[in-house]
Amino acid sequence: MTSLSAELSAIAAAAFAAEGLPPALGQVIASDRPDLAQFQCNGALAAAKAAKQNPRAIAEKIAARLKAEPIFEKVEIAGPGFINLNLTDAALAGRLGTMAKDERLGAPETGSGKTLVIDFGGANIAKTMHVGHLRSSVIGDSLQRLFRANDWHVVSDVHLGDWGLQMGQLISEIELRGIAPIYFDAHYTGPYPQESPVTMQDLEEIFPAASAACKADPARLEIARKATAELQAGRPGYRALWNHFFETSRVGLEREWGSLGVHFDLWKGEASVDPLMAPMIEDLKARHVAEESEGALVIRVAKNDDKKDMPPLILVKSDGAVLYGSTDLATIIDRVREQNPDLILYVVDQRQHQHFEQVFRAAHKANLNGKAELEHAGFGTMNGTDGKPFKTRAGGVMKLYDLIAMVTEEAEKRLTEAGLGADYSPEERATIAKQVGIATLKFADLSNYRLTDYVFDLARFSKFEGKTGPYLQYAAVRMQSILRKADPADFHPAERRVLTTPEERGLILHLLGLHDAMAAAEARRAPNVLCDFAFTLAQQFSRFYAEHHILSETDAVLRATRLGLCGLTLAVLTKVLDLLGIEVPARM
RNA sequence: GCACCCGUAGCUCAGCUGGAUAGAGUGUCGCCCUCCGAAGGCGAAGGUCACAGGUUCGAAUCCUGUCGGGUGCGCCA
Repeated sequence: MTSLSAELSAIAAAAFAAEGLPPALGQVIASDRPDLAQFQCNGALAAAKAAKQNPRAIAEKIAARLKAEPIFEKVEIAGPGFINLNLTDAALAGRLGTMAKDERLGAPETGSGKTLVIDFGGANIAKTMHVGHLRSSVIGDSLQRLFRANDWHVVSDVHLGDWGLQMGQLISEIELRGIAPIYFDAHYTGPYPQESPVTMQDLEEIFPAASAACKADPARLEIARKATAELQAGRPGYRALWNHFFETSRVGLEREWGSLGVHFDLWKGEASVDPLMAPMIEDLKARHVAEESEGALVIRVAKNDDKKDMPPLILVKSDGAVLYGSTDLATIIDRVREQNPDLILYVVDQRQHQHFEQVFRAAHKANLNGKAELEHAGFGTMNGTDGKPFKTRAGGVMKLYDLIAMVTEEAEKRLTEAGLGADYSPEERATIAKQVGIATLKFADLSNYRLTDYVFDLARFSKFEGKTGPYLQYAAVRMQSILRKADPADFHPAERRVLTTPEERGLILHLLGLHDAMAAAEARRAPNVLCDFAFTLAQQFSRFYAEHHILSETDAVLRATRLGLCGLTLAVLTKVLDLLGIEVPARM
């Protein structure tokens, strides 16, 4: 199914071609001035520039051809040479009917036959998820939903941080505290206990302590480094301990992401490519891609035309341990082997941009990436109201769990204030509060452009009015309510009327833009495009809703047609909210 | 020091492959519930798009410089 803008562009392209001009100039877009027109084509201006002619003269010729097309109700030239276009209401109704019949609602098929591996989540073993993990989780999840909707075959991977120095810090701390001596007895050969010697609560306390100790004391750091190298070299007791860390953490992480409605296809991590590491290093050495430098094994990735310093990727440290650049590289091999993707997308903090630049260059140099394009879709930092990375009043980082609890509580409070939900069961109230709270959180995050830093403001997450997640849910809930109350006979009318009021037209035009919004969001890897689309859609609907009473309309054909519009709007809004990871409650 | 990102309404943010009168939410001030859910709708006020040059018929958008903020720069992730 082609989108409306594509259909109009094709018509305009033919007109340009007929005048001997490049068809690409015929691009038609939604108008910047909705008060003047529905669509516009700026091609005459560009053509005039190239041909050094008067833009209005070219526009006149194009407009004359477009006027012959029955789809247009109005073709006008304005300003220096804009071609303004309006469609007939009947044409709009026809396109809307086609869209309503399409199961995919006219969504793009940009990914047909293509595979995407998307890497997001950003969590580490043994650490609690805090507000800093919100962005990667929420943006990454939205992108995986969007690409899937656009017909990509998508494989998401949480890619846990589970193989670096932090593991050595943890292991050595446990040894120093004497918590589970059996894992450190070099003479013991196993088997090791099934039960983990530490709980998630233990890990949450032990890791920060170990990390701080290493920061303060170089000797302590050395012990952690040694433990890391030994773990990677395969010391059985350390591996056994590592397994406990992994399993213990995984339970907590799954619960946390589960409450956000975020799911991963793969729960791999840095450690999972350990078996690939030695062969990869041998291969890179043999092919002279990697070389010795200052006691380490590195891949040089600097190019002559680099404006900035591009340090080499360190594959193996002088102490024998590998770094996350090495595991990232091995992970590319694993993904190419397992999925053979067309694109690997890394949704990771923008501050790691240079790291990915190094990894990508190394992968290309070593020819490890198959047919896959490698792309870092970075995101900005979440700052506190003081402009610095967010901290709680106590100075710590707010846990994700606490944030979710807070917004849920706010939503529950709102439910009571509004005098709604008094007759709802406690279970339903809890479900609604959770859905509304999560919607607030996700929408507030996703509506900012991915790359810009933004201020984490608790007050903002307690707002349920204006451009927020709950506003969108509320609009959907009202649509559901109307559809529930409607006469079943109205769902299958014998005929439909062409809708002609400004509110109806505005809503219809916006609905027909779904395809373009999804395509643009994919192209820019930017969920905020979907947020804008959903918000404007809800606004258009609310205007329509305030102006036209649907159920009390006495003209049966008009009533049924409007009901159909309401139903399609609900379908589109629900779909876009789903792409954002936001659920619509039955009532709220 | 070098490199990258950013400076848009009181506040929080969109818009950035150049295009007509720079948008939204919030806050402030009005109006609208005998009718489908007011977590709503309508309206008003509010901007030298950091600053200075340049390219162009046309610049918030592209280029250069200045100022201000953030980030990154071989053995952490």
